[in-house]
Amino acid sequence: MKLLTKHTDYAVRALMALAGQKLYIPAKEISEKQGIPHQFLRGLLQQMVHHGLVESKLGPTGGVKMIVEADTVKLLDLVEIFQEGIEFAECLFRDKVCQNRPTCVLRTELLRIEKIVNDELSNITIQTLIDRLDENICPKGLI
Amino acid sequence: MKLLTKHTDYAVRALMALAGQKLYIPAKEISEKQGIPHQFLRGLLQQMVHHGLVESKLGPTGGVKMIVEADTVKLLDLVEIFQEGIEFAECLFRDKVCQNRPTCVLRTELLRIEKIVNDELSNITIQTLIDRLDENICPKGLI
DNA sequence: GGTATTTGATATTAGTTTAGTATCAAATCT
DNA sequence: AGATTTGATACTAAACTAATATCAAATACC
Repeated sequence: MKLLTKHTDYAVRALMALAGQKLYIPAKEISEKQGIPHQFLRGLLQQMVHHGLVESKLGPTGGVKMIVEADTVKLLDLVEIFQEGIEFAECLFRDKVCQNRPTCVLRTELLRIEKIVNDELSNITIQTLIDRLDENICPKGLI
Repeated sequence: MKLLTKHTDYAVRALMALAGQKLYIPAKEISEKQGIPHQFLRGLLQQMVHHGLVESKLGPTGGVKMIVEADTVKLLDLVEIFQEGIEFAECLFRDKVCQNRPTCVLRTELLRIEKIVNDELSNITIQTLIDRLDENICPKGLI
């Protein structure tokens, strides 16, 4: 189980590439540099246009440009756009009298964890990640 | 995205039903009481037998019996059995020189969150959940 | 011994989600 | 005019999750 889908993962990387750029950058350039499938990335960028994170321009010299500040884009925002948020637990008995106590007890715990994760995802922004880039390339033990 | 699959969810509920019982209990009885598909539950119970959480006995008067203490079975144990653990992030560049810094930075954050979740799942045992049953039936606002 | 009950073991199917691909039209720069 | 880029949409493939179906072997009980 992955916390982030490829959608979110790629979107994060695309925004990191776009942050601070003043010119429009073609999707193709990003997809090549970051190793993201081109058409797949285009779909993601379009969604970000719809959500007001990014602006696009057609034709040559066209491409996409970030129109929000990197420190205002939370990881949670992207998770909500591309994964419809995090939902660790679902109530199996909505609209019914709750007759399943074990499930509900478990659900309470899962909701608690879900909140922790959501808080963490709120505290990470695109800018946070960019700042980390300067600190180290690849953390020890990961490769 | 759910943190627990049905496998884990059902397994938890089955263990809660088995905890403290001295006699063998047929899978069918549990599946009916807890509303878990019979054959599906049988598969889960068999896995728990293989992992030494549960003991089985054939024939009439047979069934399954828990052979570990409820306070020693962590939610994380079940997640590891039925979901092969939690893995929020995967390195896309194993065995290669790490050329993808944004992904690695993101991965570091995800690993940190993953650890938090694993710790939380370690702190919840079957006994924890059973204890909660006595406190309240269904938390306010959930239904 | 015969029958009902229960688990062991395994194979198969169906549904959902995730990931990726393909096309064609419209705009725009040179 | 022609190359480039996004807009919009439809489609395919792979992986994962959930569930179902069988048949054999062991056991209790009459």
